[in-house]
Amino acid sequence: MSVQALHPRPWPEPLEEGGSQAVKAQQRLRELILSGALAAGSRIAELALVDLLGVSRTPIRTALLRLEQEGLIEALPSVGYVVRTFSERDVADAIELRGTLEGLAARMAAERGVSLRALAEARDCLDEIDQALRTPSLSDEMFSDYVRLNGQFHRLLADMPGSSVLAREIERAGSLPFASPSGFVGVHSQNAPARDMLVVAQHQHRQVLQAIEQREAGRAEALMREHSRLARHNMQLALRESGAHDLPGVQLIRPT
Amino acid sequence: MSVQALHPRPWPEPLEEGGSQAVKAQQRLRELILSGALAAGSRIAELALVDLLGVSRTPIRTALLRLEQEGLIEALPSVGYVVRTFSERDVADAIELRGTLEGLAARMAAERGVSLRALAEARDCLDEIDQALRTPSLSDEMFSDYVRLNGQFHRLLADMPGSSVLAREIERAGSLPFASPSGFVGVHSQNAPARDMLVVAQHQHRQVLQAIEQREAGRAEALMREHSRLARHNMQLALRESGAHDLPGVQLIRPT
DNA sequence: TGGTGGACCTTTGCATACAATTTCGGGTAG
DNA sequence: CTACCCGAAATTGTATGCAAAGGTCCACCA
Repeated sequence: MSVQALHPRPWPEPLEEGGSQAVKAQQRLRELILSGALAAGSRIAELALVDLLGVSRTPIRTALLRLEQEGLIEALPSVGYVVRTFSERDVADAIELRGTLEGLAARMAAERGVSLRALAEARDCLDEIDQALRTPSLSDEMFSDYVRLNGQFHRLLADMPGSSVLAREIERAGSLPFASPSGFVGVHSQNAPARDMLVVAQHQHRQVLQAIEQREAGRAEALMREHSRLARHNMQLALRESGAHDLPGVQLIRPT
Repeated sequence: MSVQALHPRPWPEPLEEGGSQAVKAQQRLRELILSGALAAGSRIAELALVDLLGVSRTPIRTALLRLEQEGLIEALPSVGYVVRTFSERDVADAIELRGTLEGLAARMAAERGVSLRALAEARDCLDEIDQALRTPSLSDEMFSDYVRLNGQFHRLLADMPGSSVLAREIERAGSLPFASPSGFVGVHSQNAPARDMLVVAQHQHRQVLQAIEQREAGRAEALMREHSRLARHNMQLALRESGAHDLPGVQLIRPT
């Protein structure tokens, strides 16, 4: 049940001018960290953010607490926060963690069965991905469409078992930018192999959905785990390329 | 038996006097929720907590944000918080989630190898559990010792892969009281089967550690998953018993 | 010259006043 | 009698003042 459903009053300003100050501060701070404006490992002082964001310390404290939960910053008691840094293995572990959780979700979905409606929705999503991939040119729109639809498919999958506990944790596991389902997609978008990678990923999507439909729980789990290895492979490729420095969040990965 | 004494507390030093006001508020609030003083599903007003806890709204807000992250309460934007409720399947899912993550940790530990020091520490911990189980009487101390040592072993296991990302998530997965490694241990402590359950669990502990030592990754993972089924079984037994109503947190589980 | 002590100053933790929003009750019109 | 609407009270969101803790830097002493 959504919150909107509880409060039938239509929103005066639906999407214009984002939510509370705390949420805006959180989003803006995330951007600052991911863009590298706040260097990895550097301390974050609340007063500096007051000047930087133009809001008072209270919503900033809220935003910092939420970003700590997200894993982007680390709290040092009675000292403050520092921008967290990640080793390459941390990133690999985060991806494997997400893959494991998504594997669990796929297995549970297969074991418990999924409504025809949910299956149809997932199939439609995959059809849209196919359509995007049929685009002859390797345009930026294709990649951004893929990222959006891929994220949607993974979300649909996470919801299939009908477990709010699991869905919540999967959401959390993918909150770190480089651990998200499409973390390193389109990094080397100018060459054909990038598209081929997406073709392979889409094949895995199809197989997972088929496995869930046919109640092949073990297969569904194994496929989702393997699916995450693609993200890991992309990550390793991206970190060895020179053109990846503009990817959000890469500067949080400390050189090994 | 004092059930309160059995429940492991997530923060490091429960009896230490000095924490910040925010931490103290968080502790006290958690106790209030787990003891049922704050009914499941009821709204939580900050001002009421000011009167109840004797601290101002600022540390209370911090505590509420942290408890939301912990999963004990749910935030409704610009409305407040409500005490979360869980279905019996939610609890089962939470346990399976923890088992899956611990399985991942065990597999990674086996794959990557573990230092002799860490292995020795884990073995010592298991020896202590054996010693506790050798106690002839089914005393409260035995159970509380078991809970403490069991928690320690699970923590040691979670740290074995040397992955802060994974350790963090496992910690989080066990933060809900009924999802913790010893969530429903000692519920029916007056009968011998309760001790037998611990004997079985301890056997699984030994096997997992052996599998990790011998680098049998798949076996280690499967064993830890199976190990969590014991917790699930205990949970189902506990919920069907009449004497479990004083277990912290059970009233958060809504009858199905 | 190097080490140590202390004062200053920055920064977080806490409390509280104020603003904005939601909820709930009563009153009125259909 | 019901449904809707409006206003007051309650509650959350935000800003800011004050206190305490930690770090830094300089001066002073050995």
